[in-house]
Formats: sequence, structure tokens, C-alpha cells
Amino acid sequence: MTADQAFPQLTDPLENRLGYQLRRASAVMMADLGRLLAPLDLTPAEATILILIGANPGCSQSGVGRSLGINRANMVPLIAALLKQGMVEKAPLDGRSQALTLTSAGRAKVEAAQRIIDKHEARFQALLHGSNRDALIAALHAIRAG
Amino acid sequence: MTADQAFPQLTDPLENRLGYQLRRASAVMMADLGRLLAPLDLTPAEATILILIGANPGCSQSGVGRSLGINRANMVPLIAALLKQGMVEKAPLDGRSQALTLTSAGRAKVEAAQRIIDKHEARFQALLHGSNRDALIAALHAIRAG
DNA sequence: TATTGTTATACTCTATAACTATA
DNA sequence: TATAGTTATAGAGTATAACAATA
Repeated sequence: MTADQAFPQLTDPLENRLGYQLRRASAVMMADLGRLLAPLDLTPAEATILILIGANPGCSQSGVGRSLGINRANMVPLIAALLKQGMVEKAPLDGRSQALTLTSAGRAKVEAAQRIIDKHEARFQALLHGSNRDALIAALHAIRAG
Repeated sequence: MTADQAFPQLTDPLENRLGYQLRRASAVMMADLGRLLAPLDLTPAEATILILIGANPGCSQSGVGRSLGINRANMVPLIAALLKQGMVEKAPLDGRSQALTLTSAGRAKVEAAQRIIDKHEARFQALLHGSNRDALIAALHAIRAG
């Protein structure tokens, strides 16, 4: 018995649903990125936080959270892990805020992560040979704003 | 002090990342659908399961899971909830499989959910005025296959 | 009065391992 | 040997409420 006889495909009324396909496609890319970043001991969330701090030295923890859609409470253990690993430093900004910057170890990690992410993105973009990649990004921005 | 002075936007090096924008766009649509389905006492996951059973009467629980990317173990409480709510019925198929079908209450729920999903999808598709909607779906399929 | 950072907490989602019964 | 259904469990991710210190 062949595999496709053993598991006949179900009729899928969700094939043409934007929200559903967005979710499944996102899951595929997230899982791939997670596998690729694991050897660096980074999760996709940690990598995006490091990238954002690298591009915005002196930013606050809440600012990072607002930008990434992660709420303040959930930023605490994420930043704590990056501090513990020596990738991020805090410096008092005013009495309540702390300015975040990357350490040199953090900068090295970000560069390694960026190289991995670049390859990962290029691999998926290559699958979109027909469609316009910029139009896809523009569509995703429009959906986010909706 | 205006709001944008209080929360200056951070420089965002993720603006142009396919995987990241996919994830954020997906989260926006999922949150919207969750809000819209809540009055029906349905989660997006339950709605997609009902839709799939409705389109494939007699399918198995594992078949639904394979199609939706939900593993067998996690299907158990999902199907149990739909059985308890009287929306799905099980009938012995062979000694180990159960054929799933919708009850009349389940069919009514699916129809109500489909109406909500249709409006939700139409609202987001309207935001994509410039770009080709079919090209977007095709791109998402290509990413899923990658 | 609003914001930052924090703690505690709870709920959902996802993943794995192991088991029984059946094919 | 592989599949269906199940149980138990653990780890993420996400959400809210509340608090202290500060603006």
C-alpha cells in the first residue's frame, strides 16, 4: 500500500482562505528559523530582540516590546536571559528606564543570526519566483495595519 | 506632549523580513477572527475543524489533524469539546477508527461561522486593493511547500 | 495621572513519550 | 510493523491584574 493510499488527502475548504494560509505559511517559516537558530542558542524571539536593540542602542525594554508586539510583563524574562548570557547591558537612563545596548558578544551573535536569517529568507524568497516579493511584503503591511 | 513624542517609533530592521511580517500579519488576522467567533462560542481552531468535517463527512480524527497540522494527541480534547457541545458525532468505522460527522447543530454552527469568516476575509482582502489576491494565496502555498 | 519595570498567575498552544487496541 | 485513539506531561507563548518607583 502506497503512502497516499494510506492517507488520502481530505477535501480542504481552507485552501483559499487568506487568514488560514497566512497562519500555516508563518508556522513553516517560524519552524525553519527555529531549527536554524538553535545551534546559536537563540530563539527567533531572542534574535529579533537583539536585532532591534542593535539597531536602536539605548532603547528601553518597553520600547522593544511595543515594537515587537510583546507585552511588558513578558519582556522581563526575555531580557533577563539575554543579560545573563552577557549579550545585552542595561544602563540607568532616568529613574525608571534602563537603556539597553548590545555587548560585543551580543553584536557577534546578531551578526551570526543575521547571516542565518538572510539565507533563510533567501531560500523562501526563491520559492516565490513568479510573484512579486515587494508586493507580498506590502500586502502583509496592509494586513497588519487593518 | 503628543503620543508619538511619548513613544517614538524605533528603527525597525524587520520591516522587510518576510518571515517576521508573515507572523505579525497572521497574528492580526487570528486575533480578529478570534474576536468575531467568540459570540458563537467557537475558537478559530474549532471552527476550522468543523469546516473540515463538514466538507469530509466520515473522516477520522487523525485525518483532520494531519490536514490542519494538529497532532493526534492535541486533537483529543478538541474533538471531545465538540462532541460534548453536540456539534459532532462519532460512529465506529473499523475497530480502531471513528467516522466523524456534523450533527444538525454542528451544521448550523458551521454556516454561522462561514458567514463570519467570509466577512472577515472580505474586510482584509479589501485592504489589498493594489496587489493580486490570488498571487498572494499562491505565494503562501509556495512557502508552505518549502 | 501615566509610564517603567516587575511579580504572580493562568490559559492556550504545541510537542513528546508511552500505552492499548486494531489493521 | 504501522495506525487510531488516548493519557500524561512539559515547554512555549500570551494575557491580565497588581504593585513600587518615577515622570
